[in-house]
Amino acid sequence: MKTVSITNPYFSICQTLECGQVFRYKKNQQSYVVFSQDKKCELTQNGDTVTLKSDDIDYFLHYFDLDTDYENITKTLSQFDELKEAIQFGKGIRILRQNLIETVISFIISQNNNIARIQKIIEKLCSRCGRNMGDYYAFPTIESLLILSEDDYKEMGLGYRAQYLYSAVRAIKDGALDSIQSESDAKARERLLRIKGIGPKVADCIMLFGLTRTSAYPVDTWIFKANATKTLDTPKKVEQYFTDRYSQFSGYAQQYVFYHARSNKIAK
DNA sequence: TTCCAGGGATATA
DNA sequence: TATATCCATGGA
Repeated sequence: MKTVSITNPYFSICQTLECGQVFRYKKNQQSYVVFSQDKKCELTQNGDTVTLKSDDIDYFLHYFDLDTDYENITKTLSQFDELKEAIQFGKGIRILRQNLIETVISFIISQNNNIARIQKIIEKLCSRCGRNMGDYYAFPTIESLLILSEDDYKEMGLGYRAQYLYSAVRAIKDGALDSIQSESDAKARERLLRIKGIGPKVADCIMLFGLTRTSAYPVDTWIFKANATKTLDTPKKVEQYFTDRYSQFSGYAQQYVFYHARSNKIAK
């Protein structure tokens, strides 16, 4: 077990883990624990200093995107007046570099679902066929998921998403994601959309959180409500307008807006 | 009890 | 291409 401390004003554990991009973490009294694949990391925060404790520190330094300059990102995006308040509110958010398969499976489960229930379903999935790591379970591998039937997924509460996950697991086994990281943004998105159960919004979440394609601007119900106008009256129009506006910074902008919109609503 | 959730597939025109 | 409808479940 190794420990590393990072001092960075653009790193809030709470904001980064609770902004909706990741579902597998636990909040304790003084710390958070986050799980990724078969690894875990315990984090504590004191002012601008975050301390990470893990058996695989290097993995989590990459996971928390610590090589990226968020001062530059927030400065660039603050030129857009409509983002200033959201950036001020969530400037400690970092876009996690999550495992691709874990992201694909998690966001297929997320469709038309609420975050509390998504977390429970993923937890069931891990305890059902993830490797026992002692005090937690690893995220299941594709091989271990191949054992499950569509009814097994339904028993875990997936509802009508059971068939999507069942077929997606098999598509992945058959190579649906092979070498996708080497594809262009457009081509990668197109390949994701070919998988049954992945539509525009889930594809964009996978692009952003699983492939670190920051040109993606996922439009879910929260983002749509926050952005819709008389002319931007469909999710597709909202996405086109803001990806054009924010370009390679779209994904960051989207997270600030999502976290801000959702926090305000829940607090109320 | 009702509304809604980090939507997508399918049928229809 | 665009719109309408259906889909399971449980959190709030």
